[in-house]
Amino acid sequence: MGSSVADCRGAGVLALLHAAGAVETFVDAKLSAVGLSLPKLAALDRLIRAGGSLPLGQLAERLACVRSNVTQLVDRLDADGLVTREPDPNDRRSRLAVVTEAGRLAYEKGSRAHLEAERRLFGALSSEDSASLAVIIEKLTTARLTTHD
Amino acid sequence: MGSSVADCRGAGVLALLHAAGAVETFVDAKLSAVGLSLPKLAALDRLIRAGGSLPLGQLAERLACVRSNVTQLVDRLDADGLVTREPDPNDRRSRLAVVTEAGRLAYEKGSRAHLEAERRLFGALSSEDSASLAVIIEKLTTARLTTHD
DNA sequence: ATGGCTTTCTTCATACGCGTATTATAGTCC
DNA sequence: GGACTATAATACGCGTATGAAGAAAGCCAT
Repeated sequence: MGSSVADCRGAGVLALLHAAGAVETFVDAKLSAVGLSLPKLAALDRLIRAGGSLPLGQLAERLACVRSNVTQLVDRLDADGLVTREPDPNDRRSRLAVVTEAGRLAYEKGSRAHLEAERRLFGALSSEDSASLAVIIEKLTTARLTTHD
Repeated sequence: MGSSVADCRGAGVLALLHAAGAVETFVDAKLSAVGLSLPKLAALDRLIRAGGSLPLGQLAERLACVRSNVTQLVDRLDADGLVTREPDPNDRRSRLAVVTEAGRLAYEKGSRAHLEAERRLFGALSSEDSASLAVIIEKLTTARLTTHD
C-alpha cells in the first residue's frame, strides 16, 4: 500500500490508515530482504496452496483484485523468475501461472520473514488487545455494507 | 489506496491491512463524489492549516512522504485548479503551493464528506472499542521502533 | 570571486492498484 | 456453418507511492 495518510491524533480513520501504512511498510521492508513484496508473497501463496499453478483469472479472484492487476503482478514475478506462464491444456483462452523452484524457495523465505514480522508487531499486543482488534476489524468491515443504502 | 491483501482469518497483519484497505476504499469513494482523494484532501488540509501556502518541501514533510511524491500530487491538484505554484519570494530555489478559492471550496466539501464517512465507520464501534483501538494503534506503531535492532 | 557543498524541486524508473477497451478463443443458437 | 455472446488475458491510461539522479540556486570558505 503506502498510505501517506499522516495526521493521526485520536483514533479516527486517519490514525487507523496511518498505522496500517506503517505496519505494511514494516512488513514490506522485512520481505524486501528476500526480494519479495506483500503482493508477490500473496500471489505465491495462492499459487502454492492451489498446488503450484492457477489460471490468471482464478488467481485474481483469490487475491481479490482485478485481472489487469494480476497480469502485471505475474509479469513482475515472471521477470523475477518466480513464476512462468504456460498454456492451459484445458482451455486455450487461458494461461497458467506456474510457480518455479525459485518461486517455492522465495515463498519459504518470505513466509518466515512474514511470520517474524507478525510476531514482532503483534507480540506487543496482549491477548485482550488481539481479541478487541478482531472484533473491531469485523465491525469496521461490515459497517460499510450494512449502511449501504 | 487498494491494498489487495486478501486472506484475513484471525487478527493478524493481513487482516488488519485488509480492513484498512476496505476503510480507505470507503472513504475514497465518499471523497470522489466531491472530486477529491485522501492524498489530495490531506494536502489541502496541510496547506490551509499553514495559512494557504507552503513550499513543496514543507508540504512533503507535513504529509510524511517524499518530495517527488508531492511534486506529482501538486501537479494533479494544479491540473484540478485547486492549487497553483508560485515562486517563493524568499528563495528562488523554492516554489510555493498556494490554495486557490476552488481549493478552499473543495476542502470544505471534502472535510464534510470525510467526517460523514468517519461517523459511518466509527459509529459502529462502542466507546470501549474506540479506546482499545487507540491503544492498539499506539502499540503497533511504537513496537517497530523499539524492536528496531 | 570562484570552487565546492547543500538544499529545493523536478524527472525518470519502478511498483502497485483501479477501470476500460481490445483481442483471441469458446460456446451457443439459428 | 456463421453470427452472437461469454470469457480470458492483455493493453492502456491514470492515481499514488518509492528511490535515484539531475538542474538550479544559495551558502561558505579559501
